[in-house]
Amino acid sequence: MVNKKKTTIKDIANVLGITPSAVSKALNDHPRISKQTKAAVLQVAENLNYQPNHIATALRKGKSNLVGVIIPRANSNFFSSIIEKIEDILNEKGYNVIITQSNESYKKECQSIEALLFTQVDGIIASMANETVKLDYYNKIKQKGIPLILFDRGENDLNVDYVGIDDYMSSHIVIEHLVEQGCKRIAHIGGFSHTRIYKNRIRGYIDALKKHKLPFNEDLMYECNLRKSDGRDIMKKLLSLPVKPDGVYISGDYAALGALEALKAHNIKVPEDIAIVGFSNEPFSEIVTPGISSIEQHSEEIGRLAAETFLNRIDNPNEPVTLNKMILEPELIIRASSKRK
Amino acid sequence: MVNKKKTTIKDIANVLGITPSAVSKALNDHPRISKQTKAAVLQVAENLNYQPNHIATALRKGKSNLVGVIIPRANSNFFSSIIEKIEDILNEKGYNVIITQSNESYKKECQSIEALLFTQVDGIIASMANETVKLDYYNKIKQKGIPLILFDRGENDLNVDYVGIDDYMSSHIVIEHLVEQGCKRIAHIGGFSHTRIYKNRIRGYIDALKKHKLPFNEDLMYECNLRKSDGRDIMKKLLSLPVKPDGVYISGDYAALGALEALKAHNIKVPEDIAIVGFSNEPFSEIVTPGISSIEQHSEEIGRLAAETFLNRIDNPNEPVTLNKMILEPELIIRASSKRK
DNA sequence: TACTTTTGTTCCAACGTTTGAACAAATATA
DNA sequence: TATATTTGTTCAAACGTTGGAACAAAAGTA
Repeated sequence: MVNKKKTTIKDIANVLGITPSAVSKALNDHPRISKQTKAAVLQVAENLNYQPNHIATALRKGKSNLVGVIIPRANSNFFSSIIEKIEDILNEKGYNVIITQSNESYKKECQSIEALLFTQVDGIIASMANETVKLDYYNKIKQKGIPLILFDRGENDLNVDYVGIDDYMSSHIVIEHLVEQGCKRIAHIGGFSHTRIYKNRIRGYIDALKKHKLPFNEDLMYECNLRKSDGRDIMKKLLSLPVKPDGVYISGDYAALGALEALKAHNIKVPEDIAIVGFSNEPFSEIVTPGISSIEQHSEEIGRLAAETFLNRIDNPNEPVTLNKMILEPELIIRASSKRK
Repeated sequence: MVNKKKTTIKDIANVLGITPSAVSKALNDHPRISKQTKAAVLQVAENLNYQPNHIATALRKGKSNLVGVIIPRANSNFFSSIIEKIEDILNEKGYNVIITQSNESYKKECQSIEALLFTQVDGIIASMANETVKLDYYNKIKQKGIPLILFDRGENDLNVDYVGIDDYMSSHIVIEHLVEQGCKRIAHIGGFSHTRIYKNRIRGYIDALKKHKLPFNEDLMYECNLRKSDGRDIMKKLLSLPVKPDGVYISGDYAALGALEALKAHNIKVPEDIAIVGFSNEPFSEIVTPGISSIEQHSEEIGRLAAETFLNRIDNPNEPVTLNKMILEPELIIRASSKRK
């Protein structure tokens, strides 16, 4: 049997011959309600299978207890484990999480923001699409006065909380490792430099080359969307150079996979001829042949920090919002794709 | 400047010297409101940067325009592309999608259901965790009278709409292919048989063996969680048998990856010594060495059907809910892991 | 002119919950 | 006993929107 009519606080009140407000207070464990009444209310609520109407509470309290999370794509271990952690922490505090994917599209991202604001979320935790350069929609969130926390892909200009890893340092770690393995001509397949994190990786790449007295060569650096196909196509271009690189640092494991595919097609030995290092430590990176060396970004930690920062903002609504960067240390996981020794 | 105080319908009414209900009707393009009033309201709404309070509408209308989606894990191409499609279709119809992950845990799944019901979603589209056997929480959804659509992982007992592929037939396609490649001793690493879809695949496996006059051997069949490590561990067991299999049909690509890892460690040639076929056609399956043959489940089509079925239920609330299975045809993508000829 | 219909608006109650103020009864204090 | 305090509850308004009923004014019809 389907029970369409929902039990309300009023039904409980009628059964007990008390008022709805007494019931509400009993359910919320108000100190001025007697123990007996509370017990009785709980009992009747149980019997009638009472389910509180969250929407009414939200309207009354001006708080939806919903938090929006925007990610470029769910199909990534990095993002999905961040979300898992965010959900864990926020659910425990009574929040529900609405996840939306931008699919790396600025347009979809704007729609997501619209939709989340429309749903009256209490805050937004987001990682920006690679495509995004205009910050108008993000500013809209700020203007609403609800907390906005960025992670991984952020922009300093927004002057909000940010959680991410030290991208500049990541590049240094990667280049240092490749140099140790004997690489002398290191290429970089990066994300677009208009995105802060990729810009930092590129800066890090260039500075690290300098540090190790290796020449920087424009032909060895590409910017792309870091999809598997991008990695494959750019690798092909690198292979057609008169002097090929002997090491490639790729800003994403999907692109690194694509690059490996191209190398396989050209019968080039990895890591002997060309060493490869990726980024993000996707689960497959461990098991492809050869395993892909990659930067682990400590996604759970990022998720935890993002969620806690949100909760902190909610608890301290009057604290002025400024640029507040929480930067974690990257870790290089070395695998066969770059281990020559 | 942060504008905390939100503009309401009342503010617009005050500016124009009309009543809030006139404003509401104007905004909703009510036929009895004059063109001039509508234009004026729209203008003032624009000026005051009016954003409708969705929660109030939800309370009044008894409809949240939120749809919950429960998936075992987002970190899977199959599920994330289903979600993408569901979002596409439902967003267009004014719905927002709340995605939650069960992480294959029954407990987490129950929590998700609780949370979604608490948020007053208008319906739930779900794929069950492997662990799940008790249907009490799903029955709770049914009792609430809101649409419940299952996809991929479902249970006939719930008697609701279901979208998925023909698992039984998938096994037949796989076995037929392996037999064609000359396999005579085909093992199966499957999901747990208490789950309908895995049970069907197992049934299909056994029946297909029979059909091709191959003996069914209990030692060659395992049930597991289909994680990478499960694939690896079970493959090791298969390799320790006195007579090894010459083909393995694995119900998930992650497990298939693990199996390949074990085979690699034992220097066994794929597909010559042992041919491998996986399931789900994950993106990495295409590029590992060797590429993994896999069953493509047409995830977008599943997402589309699930979303449309939900909309259909919403539009026809009085139509009685019964078992309504929409079954799609599977497609085998043949790659190096099983292509001997 | 008298009556009906149409048009454009206001009125009011409702959705389910919360919360401060008010109030009566019970208990404590002098 | 009179007064102050505490306890347990009710009252009433509010959150922002919606939509049917009511109603006056304008327009149409006989």
